[in-house]
Amino acid sequence: MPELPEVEVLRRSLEPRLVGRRVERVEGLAPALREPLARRPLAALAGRRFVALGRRAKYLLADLEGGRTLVVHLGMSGRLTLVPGGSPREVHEHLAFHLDSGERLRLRDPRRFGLAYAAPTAALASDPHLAHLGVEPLSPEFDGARLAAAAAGRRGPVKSFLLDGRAIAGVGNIYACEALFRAGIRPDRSVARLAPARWERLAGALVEVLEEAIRAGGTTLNDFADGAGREGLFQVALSVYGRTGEPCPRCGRPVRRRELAGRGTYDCPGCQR
DNA sequence: AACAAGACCTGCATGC
DNA sequence: TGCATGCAGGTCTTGT
Repeated sequence: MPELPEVEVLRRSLEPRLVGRRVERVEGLAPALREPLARRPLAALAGRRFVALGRRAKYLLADLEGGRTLVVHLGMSGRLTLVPGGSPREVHEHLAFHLDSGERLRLRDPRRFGLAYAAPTAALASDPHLAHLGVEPLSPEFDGARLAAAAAGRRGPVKSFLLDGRAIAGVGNIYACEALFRAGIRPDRSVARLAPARWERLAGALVEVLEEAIRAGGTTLNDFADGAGREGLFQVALSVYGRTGEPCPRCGRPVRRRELAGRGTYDCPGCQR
């Protein structure tokens, strides 16, 4: 479900409502997400206030007093929402933080590919999930030269490269397809055969599509919602993702779906070279 | 080292 | 209507 824009939309929606609130009680309601909750010291967050809400790639990073950070990943189907305290428990509600405002921050994740754990804030740089992530595409140092450098020595299709978080952080299947369409690059083109100018175009297309998606509140295909439960609108603006057979918005030829490295891959055979 | 493929889960759309 | 099949936004591990 959620890629970088969705997690950023979630972060922005939760930040003003969460920062300053104190956790009164942590309730683990399921045996496991991707990793067992019981192994993770989430209960140690009780009594602490949220002091900041950040993001790295698709990870939401909630800093609390006392140098602890709550790390949340939504996997494919996760939804993190702030609801009134008396709201009935949902099916697949795996984790709940009861706050001093009387509200409850709850994590629901039917497929349980998500992740939630607490870690020392000072140790995040060496956290196994975060340490090897690549450049943030919305950071000032991101550009085509940076992309080309990260691809040096690699072979493989450019789309697989975009999906590899160790090279670029936060890009998933939807935005990889959309950025390649905007840049006019075939998803299966080898990274070894992309000229510098095309890397620049790709970097520009990535920034453009990620920023537009954030402004639209993210893409909601099935599950995504922000911290208040609001769904995104960017799905109507997708050019190729999920649009098999529909006309390419640029040239009118039908959008094609293929499988690349096991992932559904959409492109326009006319516009992308 | 880098890549492909399988595994982890549930829910939903589709087709018979 | 019911059942089987295939597909899904993401990592992580294993094998080549």
